[in-house]
Amino acid sequence: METVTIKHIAKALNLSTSTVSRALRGSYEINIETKRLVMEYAEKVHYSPNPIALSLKENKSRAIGVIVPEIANHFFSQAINGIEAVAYSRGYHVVIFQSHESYEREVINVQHIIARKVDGLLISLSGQTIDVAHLLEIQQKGLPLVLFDRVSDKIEAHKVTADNFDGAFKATQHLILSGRKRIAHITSPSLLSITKERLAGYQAALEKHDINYDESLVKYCGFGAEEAKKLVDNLIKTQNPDAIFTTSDRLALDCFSAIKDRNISMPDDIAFIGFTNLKVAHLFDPPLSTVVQPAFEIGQAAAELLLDSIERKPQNIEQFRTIKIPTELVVRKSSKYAD
Amino acid sequence: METVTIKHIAKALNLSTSTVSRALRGSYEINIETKRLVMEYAEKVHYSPNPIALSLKENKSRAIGVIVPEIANHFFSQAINGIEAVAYSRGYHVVIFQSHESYEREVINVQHIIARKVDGLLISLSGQTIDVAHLLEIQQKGLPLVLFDRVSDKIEAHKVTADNFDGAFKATQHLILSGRKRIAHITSPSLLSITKERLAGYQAALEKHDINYDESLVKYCGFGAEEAKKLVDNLIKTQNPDAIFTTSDRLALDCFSAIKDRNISMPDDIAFIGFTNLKVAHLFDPPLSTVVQPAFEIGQAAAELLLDSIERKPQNIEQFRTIKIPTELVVRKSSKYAD
DNA sequence: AATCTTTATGCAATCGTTGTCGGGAACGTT
DNA sequence: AACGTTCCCGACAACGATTGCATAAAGATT
Repeated sequence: METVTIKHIAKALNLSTSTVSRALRGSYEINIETKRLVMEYAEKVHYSPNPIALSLKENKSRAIGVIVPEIANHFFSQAINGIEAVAYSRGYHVVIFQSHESYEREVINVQHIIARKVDGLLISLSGQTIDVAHLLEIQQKGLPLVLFDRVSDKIEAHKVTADNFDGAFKATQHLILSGRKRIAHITSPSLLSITKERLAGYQAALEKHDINYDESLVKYCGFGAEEAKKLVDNLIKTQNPDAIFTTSDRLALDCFSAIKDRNISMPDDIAFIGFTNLKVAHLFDPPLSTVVQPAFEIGQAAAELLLDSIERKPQNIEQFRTIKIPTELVVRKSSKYAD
Repeated sequence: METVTIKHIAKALNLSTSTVSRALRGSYEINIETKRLVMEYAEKVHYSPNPIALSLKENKSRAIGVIVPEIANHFFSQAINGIEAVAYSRGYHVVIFQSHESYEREVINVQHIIARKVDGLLISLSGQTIDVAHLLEIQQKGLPLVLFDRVSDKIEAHKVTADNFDGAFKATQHLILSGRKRIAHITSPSLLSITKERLAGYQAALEKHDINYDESLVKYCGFGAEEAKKLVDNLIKTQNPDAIFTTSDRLALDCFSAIKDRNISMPDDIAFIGFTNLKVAHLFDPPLSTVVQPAFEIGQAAAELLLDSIERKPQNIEQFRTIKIPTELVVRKSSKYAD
């Protein structure tokens, strides 16, 4: 029922709270015998310091905040696992928030995070986020900030992403080398950093192989449930693509689903490849080719960067770093050469 | 840079902190003009109360803790979404912890949660948890507790689960009615509540249809990566099953995978059905039959129960409730009748 | 005019912990 | 004997906000 505080120990041992406090932290100015006494008693009554009181006093919390669009997304839940692994090993807690792809929720989350006195923030932007004033505010408060996966050009900070350009390049080139000519690209909202980088990779591959870039083969898709389906329908009807390269788990699934619903054969009629982190892609019909992003590693790298930044001596000026983690192309049947 | 406190406002307006505090909460004993002044100024400088200071004073936090085995599991991430929806609408925060199926981690998480002064705890037990002393401790501290999905008989508390018995019954009966005779059941560690309930449903369906219960068709599987594969191999070699009913996303995937690797045809040679929450089951080859658990609803119900319990007047004695949420059988090709 | 009420505000304690300061005791040094 | 050191330890303030109690000023009542 009762939580033990330093005060209880002090009273029980007939000492002052200061002495108890110092004894517990092993301060040199406390008699070794007294220390032993205090430590033993503390152990006995299961004393554990109150982190809230410490936060109030120190104005920090040994906790870092993480904001992701959606934890029900393998990429993000794995990234969080990477973050946790690093954070716990370095004695920090992780507090998770979801923006649910809403700019408003993201801003609210940031406010809460500031109020909660976390020591730093890791964020992957919502699909709606254009303005980054809330992130600038974080920085103005002196809070270390690391963006990962979905980053923004509008802010200078540490950034960790998959090598989206290279991933898209490899995927597109693979489709080209398999003999595809009209390669459609269905991608996330155009303002996201990942969208731009992947589009650039896609274009670079086309260019390298002397295929003209056709804007009508590139479609941007929001987060609505039916949006992807309609878009695929329309694309197939009007553009006659022989391959589709999608980004994100969600788009890959929705588009893959839409193609199957239309009874179009993959890979014969259309080769398909997604930029996804699904663990089950090999169980699909047909098995789904993907560009795999190392989510766990991205989380790890981002957390390392953040904690280094938190623990950095204030006098050292900080250089913002941008880390790119390599992606891996996994070719399965959905994009195999159509004989 | 600077965070605004009530003190800054007091100094700026030449008032005492008490007056500012009361003005902000709209106390009747403050002059209406003073209130206006304070409120306006607070607004102007973006004052927001320090939740840490409040927690320290009130010994509560308007936050609830959630411990799940793994967020990288659709069932749990969706359940968390249900929890969040309810919590936020009632003004509470959600702090998420993962046990990673480790009893030790679970206990540590519980300690942290107590230290962090959350107002209540939602937990789904790790696969290793037998002893529930850590949960009893929570209750002894007067903290409301709700178990969901993976519950325990060893503790009296609110509990929310899917109707595991009925789900297993429906799945098994469906297999029987499709003409299957030797129905294997691959399930989670035997000490989990879900394991027992599902096994009971499986047995009840067999009994109803006059099929003898054969213990050698039931296999318990831990969380090791290769374990499921070996188990399936062995099962097929020695027991000659014509159907397999698995529990949990993880087991379903591992077993499904193992069967495909052996080039056994589903559903012709073996009918397959899983107890899963995969959103992509319909994209599999063959499309995977499942018993779907309403994860979001389970999360919602559990959170409602917890918050009611938190906000309950202490004088009212509390009745522990157990809520069962219905499951849904979704039949797809993997378990269709073999002609 | 003396007393009582009402209104509006400030003071101080509190939550748990730590850092600053200071001081008493015991000892050594001149 | 007077002073300086060293060793241990306690009192107090502070972090931000709330709250019971005190109180000053003004008005109301006798």
